[in-house]
Amino acid sequence: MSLIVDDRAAQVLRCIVEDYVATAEPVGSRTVSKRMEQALSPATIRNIMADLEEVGFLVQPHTSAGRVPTAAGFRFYIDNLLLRRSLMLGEEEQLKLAAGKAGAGGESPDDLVRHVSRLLSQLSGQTSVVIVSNPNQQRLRCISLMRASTDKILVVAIMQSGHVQHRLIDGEPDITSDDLEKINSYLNSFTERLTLTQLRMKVRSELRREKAKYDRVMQRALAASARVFDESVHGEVFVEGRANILEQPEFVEDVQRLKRILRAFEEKTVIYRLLDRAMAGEAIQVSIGCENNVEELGDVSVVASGYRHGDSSMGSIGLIGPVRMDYPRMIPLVEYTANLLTVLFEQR
Amino acid sequence: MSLIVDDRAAQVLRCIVEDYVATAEPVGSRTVSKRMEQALSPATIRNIMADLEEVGFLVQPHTSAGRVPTAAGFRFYIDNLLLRRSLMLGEEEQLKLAAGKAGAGGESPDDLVRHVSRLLSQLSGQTSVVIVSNPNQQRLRCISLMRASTDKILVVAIMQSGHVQHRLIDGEPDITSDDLEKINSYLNSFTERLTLTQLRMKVRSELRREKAKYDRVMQRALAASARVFDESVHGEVFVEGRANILEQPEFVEDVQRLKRILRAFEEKTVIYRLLDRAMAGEAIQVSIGCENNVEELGDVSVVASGYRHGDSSMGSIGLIGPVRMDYPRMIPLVEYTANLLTVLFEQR
DNA sequence: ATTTAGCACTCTTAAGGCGTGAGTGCTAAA
DNA sequence: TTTAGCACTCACGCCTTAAGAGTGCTAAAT
Repeated sequence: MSLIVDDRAAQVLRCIVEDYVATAEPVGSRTVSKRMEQALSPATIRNIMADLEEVGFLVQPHTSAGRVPTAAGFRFYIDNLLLRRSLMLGEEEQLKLAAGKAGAGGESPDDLVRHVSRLLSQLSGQTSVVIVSNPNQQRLRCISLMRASTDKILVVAIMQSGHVQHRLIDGEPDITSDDLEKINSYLNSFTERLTLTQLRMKVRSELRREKAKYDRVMQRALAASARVFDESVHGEVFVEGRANILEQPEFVEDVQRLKRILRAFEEKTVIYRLLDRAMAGEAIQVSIGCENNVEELGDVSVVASGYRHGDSSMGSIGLIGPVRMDYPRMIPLVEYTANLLTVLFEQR
Repeated sequence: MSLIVDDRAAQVLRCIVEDYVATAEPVGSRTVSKRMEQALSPATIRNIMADLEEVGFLVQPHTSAGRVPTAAGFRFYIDNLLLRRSLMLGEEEQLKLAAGKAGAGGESPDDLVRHVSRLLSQLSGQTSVVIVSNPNQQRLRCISLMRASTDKILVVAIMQSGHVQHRLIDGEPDITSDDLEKINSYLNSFTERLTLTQLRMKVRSELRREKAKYDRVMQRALAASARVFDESVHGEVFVEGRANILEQPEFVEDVQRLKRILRAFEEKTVIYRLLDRAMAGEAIQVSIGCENNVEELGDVSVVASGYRHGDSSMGSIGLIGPVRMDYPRMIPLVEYTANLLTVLFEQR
């Protein structure tokens, strides 16, 4: 009765996990025996199951029910037993096709991401979620101030990734178009490849250091541009395929849980916390149940992966579903999709 | 047994509607009699109820259950019996406060709308929905082309309402900044107060009429700018407070219906169809059940009202909820909110 | 020492039967 | 015209029962 699970027990666990994923019902010894082609009798399976229960990989909802894998059981399955299934015939094509359509047109990056995300939710049958990293941390391509009306200036920042960020600022009616022109060329002389945050700091320090160098109007304009993209800007969050959670019996049965999840979907910060771990890392992230450390979503699993533009990470895309998820299918799907996004941004 | 409902019957109907709205349960004659302070005995009420059933304002789910108002019953109630309840203490303040916070900052119009919509969903306990009219139909303030990178041009259009619309277009690497400058001042010489659609047509006809007048580069640039804001641009749709539909017992009980509604929320075109009628008209629109002519949402009610910027309509905001909705509260709430949006846009 | 057949036992689930109560419609009296 | 009275209907909750799935344990088989 060692804590290390031997190979035979592992096969039984796999079998239980896979059956449970397919049926959402507790799995009995008889079923496992059949699925293993009668290599072992139900009685033997029962012994092994008892062992697996002892190490915490299985539980019984009640006496005389079959077993259900625990979060720990799923974790072991994913880490040690999972055989990846490659993408289904057509899935890859569908994604590529949609990508082609999206990548070609003048679609904005956000629309592109939403598009791909929706497709992912359709292919997976789960809810798809994307976060786009805070634009303040993306690298700039160029920046420009322009007159919007007599008392308003529009600041436009174009990122390396093709994202366009803009903001209308009030006042400053006495700054002329010529001033703006000057400011533009001044800003762009050192803007390239900085992040917005860096740019803001840079402008601030320039202003402080060489006060004399700039006339008053120019100073005010620069100061205004510096506070334009402040902390109030957040990365975008997209959720697609919410209705899919109603396909999962475990969610439908428990309205309270359903409410909690739907509410979580509406809180951008929650989704952001859920996915930003995946944004940093290279590999795909799988978190089972409360592993994600987000109380509101303690009973869902998340499969997510970051996507990049060049060397800087742009965001992450993933799936939210029940713990009982078809990981062998979902993991490659998310992986492929995140990769696709990276490739698509490469082309921009 | 006339088809015209006399005053007493109307009072009974009101009573039934209001009780049903509060409890979501069929209402019996005994209850109505009590609520009317025993003015009439249950037996009399039963007779009246039978009449109301005959004209189609009530139904019985089964013999020996109380009565439930039909869509027609609700319609009659709204058209003839509804006493508006004014906003609750604090609701108005909350909305104004949030509005002040939102209106002041450099928040984008879309964020403002989303903000107000979310608040509406919280105050109403229903799902709130907003559509923003297609920007192509909004009037321009000014337009500007700028170099984004060696092979990309950014076109930015600022609308009278403060909406900023932008698009990155490919190619045209040999158009210089000077060319762009020229194009900008040319475009802006007649841009003001045109819609994007009108501008596009104008540019096209100019190009055709006076070919000689423009050099080749300029022509190409103008042609590019003309196809920038094409038909692919759609108005935005925001849905807030989806989780609120789970507060309604009638939706929780029927998962199929729930799925249908949730799916509908994800289809922008569906929401658009649902609300665009309200966008045109002046008054608030109430559509009960299938009155909205959107199959996917045949069993919900919608209370919606347009909001404007100056004389042109900008979109509409509303609530989606069960037919059994608290109209006397929801109608003023939506009305006030739509008005608030109009006022906020006025200030921009 | 492991595996397995057999068996008693547990517990869920579905089905049937029954009483209760809410609510009705009808009739006859006020 | 209204209302009291009454018989009737039907959903709902509760109980009992039977079936079935699945277990754990023991003893025999390998």
